[in-house]
Amino acid sequence: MIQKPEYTQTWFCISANLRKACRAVTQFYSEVLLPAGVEKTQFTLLVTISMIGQPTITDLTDALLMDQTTVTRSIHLLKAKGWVTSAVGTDKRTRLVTLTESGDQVVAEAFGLWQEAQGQMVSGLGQADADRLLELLEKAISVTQRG
Amino acid sequence: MIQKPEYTQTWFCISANLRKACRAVTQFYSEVLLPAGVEKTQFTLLVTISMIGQPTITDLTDALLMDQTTVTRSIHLLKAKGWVTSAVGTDKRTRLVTLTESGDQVVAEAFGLWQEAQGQMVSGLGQADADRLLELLEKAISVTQRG
DNA sequence: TCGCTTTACATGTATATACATGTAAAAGGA
DNA sequence: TCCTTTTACATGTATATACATGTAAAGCGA
Repeated sequence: MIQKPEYTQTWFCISANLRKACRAVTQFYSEVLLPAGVEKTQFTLLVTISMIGQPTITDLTDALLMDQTTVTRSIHLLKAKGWVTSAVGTDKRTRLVTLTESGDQVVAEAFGLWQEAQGQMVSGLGQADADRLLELLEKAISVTQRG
Repeated sequence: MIQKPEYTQTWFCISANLRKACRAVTQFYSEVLLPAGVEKTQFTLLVTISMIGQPTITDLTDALLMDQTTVTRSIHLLKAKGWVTSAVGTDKRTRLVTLTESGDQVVAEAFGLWQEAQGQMVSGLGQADADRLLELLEKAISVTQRG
């Protein structure tokens, strides 16, 4: 029962389809990561922290294109779980975030599981399409950034 | 300062990149939809309701690949805003969701704005890449569904 | 028809996310 | 140095999202 035929255009909404895929794919990865006791988004944060070494909140905001308040709150969670600590930097406005030993272990364990999920996803898509998808996501982001 | 070189693999995480793009693109559309006073995700729901006509919660769950509880809560919000009503169906377990007149108007108004956002996005990507992106998102979803 | 199973929602709880705004520290100019 | 502006975070509030679980109605077999 289509009431307004032109509304069918919205089936091709880039945003809605991205969100839909996001929900499905996030759950897929989350299930695989479950045994490590870490959420998908938390894992991304932890790995990013591990790679940067001692990022500030702003560093993470830039790396993940997340709102600063979102990063702050996520870090609080990670602190509550004992996976990271934060200290005031030389610039006393900043907070330097560091993985704890426990956080290090969680990342190491989750990394193996992540590789599984990623492997399944990439082989399901095919390497070429996986690459192409990442490219297009990047391109979509750049469209939003240049206003 | 890379601590564990193998962790750089996670830069290619399909899930993380999807989420990142999702955040950026959702904000892009949301800004355009702002004048209509409707959130991006709410717009998607409203349009879907408009097109199906009188969906149940389950119909919406299937159409949007959302968790049932997420749909239930979103519908509550739409009801609070006076954009939809729900009634018990013939099968008394179901709830039939219908747009109110006010909801109809909001959709109509937001649809125009959505077309703008979508137009900018598609022209930014190029029609071919936009199509390809939707295809790949669909493919990614299908990979998650066949477990 | 009775009782068990399944289905369709609703609720409690927790994380993810962002906007508006507040606070403190750094930066810069007079 | 003092004052204004900018920067880096934190907090209040609201929506988005899902898992575990609860409840009521429908389906179904004996």
